[in-house]
Amino acid sequence: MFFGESAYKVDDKGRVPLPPRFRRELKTGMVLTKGMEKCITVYPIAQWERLSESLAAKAVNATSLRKLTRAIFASAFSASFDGQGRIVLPYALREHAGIADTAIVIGANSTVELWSEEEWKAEKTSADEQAVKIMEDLGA
Amino acid sequence: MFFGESAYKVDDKGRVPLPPRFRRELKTGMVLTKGMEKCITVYPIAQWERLSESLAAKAVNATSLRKLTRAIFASAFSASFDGQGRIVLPYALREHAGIADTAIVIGANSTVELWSEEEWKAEKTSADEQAVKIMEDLGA
DNA sequence: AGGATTGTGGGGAAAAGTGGGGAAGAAGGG
DNA sequence: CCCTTCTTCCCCACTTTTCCCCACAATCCT
Repeated sequence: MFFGESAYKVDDKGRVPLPPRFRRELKTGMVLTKGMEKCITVYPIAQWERLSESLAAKAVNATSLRKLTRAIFASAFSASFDGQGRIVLPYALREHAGIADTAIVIGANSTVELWSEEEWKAEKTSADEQAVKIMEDLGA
Repeated sequence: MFFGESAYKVDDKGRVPLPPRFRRELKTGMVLTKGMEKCITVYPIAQWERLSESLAAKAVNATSLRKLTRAIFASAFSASFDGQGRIVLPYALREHAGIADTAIVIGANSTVELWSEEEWKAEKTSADEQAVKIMEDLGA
């Protein structure tokens, strides 16, 4: 389970450290994809396999299966840690997330997400608002 | 069950003691999150798991689930005691609660909350005023 | 009064964040 | 086909932060 938020520098080579508490769960391998929102989503390898299987099972016919496969898998990159606990962000993904020299790394339960500072600030405030609303519903 | 109110110093390293009577219940682990108001909420680990599950169940669709998951998990930090019964407050949370060099620790039934002196003073007076009214509403 | 517990502070070892060099390999042009 | 160039990957080095331990004064309990 991933949680917490931390900021890291992206160096000239496109390398970013992930928080040490995330590393054990990702040590066996991870997959980077374009996130649904303007971010990079990191799946632990096991999680990724489960996701791709469930997607394949859902596809109703060969055409949609291929389309889905392209959309999801074409933008997927596998990554692993260097000796310092960093991974390299492929350029295509960095561009999608708008990440320049600083990346916000957040834990989102079963996945990890990487955001640019600006995008994350915006997403956070809107997410917080929604959370408060739902919390109040729970009380009612 | 937590109750009572006490003030502690936050030292240069961001460490705060929790009242000894709270420690047994939190020894197995705790999670710190941004509180609904301007405070830090401390959940015993079991409590937090239950909360995060029930929140996730409230999501109406995949997009809102992701957003909600972010709000909940990104602002959560696990904490544990050092040898002196202190925990470290992550910078992001201290800032949210406006806690500088003094923290008010209060027991709030199933959770513990950390407040800055100013915010707590304001919250307390407004809580006191409303408590009578809320109690009466409950009775009716 | 005395011992144990608690609040507060700090030092030092270990880990983590950051940056860079150089070898190995891929791509591309002569 | 070979040489050059660029990229990728692995290793090394430095600085900062974190974590764990120790210390001391004040308080509480017996």
